Amino acid sequence: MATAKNKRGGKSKTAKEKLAVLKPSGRKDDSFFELVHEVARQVPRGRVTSYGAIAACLGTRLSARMVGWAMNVSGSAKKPVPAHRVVNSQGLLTGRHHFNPPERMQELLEKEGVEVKNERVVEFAKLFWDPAVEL
DNA sequence: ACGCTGACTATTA
DNA sequence: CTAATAGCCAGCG
Repeated sequence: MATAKNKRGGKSKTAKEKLAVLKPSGRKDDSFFELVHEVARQVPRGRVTSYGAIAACLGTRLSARMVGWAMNVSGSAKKPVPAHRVVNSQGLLTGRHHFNPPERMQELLEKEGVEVKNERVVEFAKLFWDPAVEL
């Protein structure tokens, strides 16, 4: 089958199950946000991912909004979350408006080797890191 | 408990 | 390219 769309592998079911895979410790804070934060932290330096990719990894592709919402509370998270590595499916730094200052996001990306032009990640397709594949 | 909001995505015009 | 629409779901007043 040329259409290699079935990348689920079978283990992807619900966000909670994914959490168990990422955090076998089995903590009680199995919130949707914790899960998103974890995946975001798995993004290697110099790479970027999209909200939809994380959402899809969790099994909720249509709830990409929640991923962004989780990033918003990343500031309240116990551990730091590289939210600057998370952009939208177009490679646009849509979340930069929530940074302080907003330019910080692009600075961080360029510092890691990610070229950003006009609020958009250059070669986004190459730097794209898919949690559903890498994990 | 109800309704609005939102760092998204894909489709249509 | 822009604009509008629909779907998704957790937090907050």
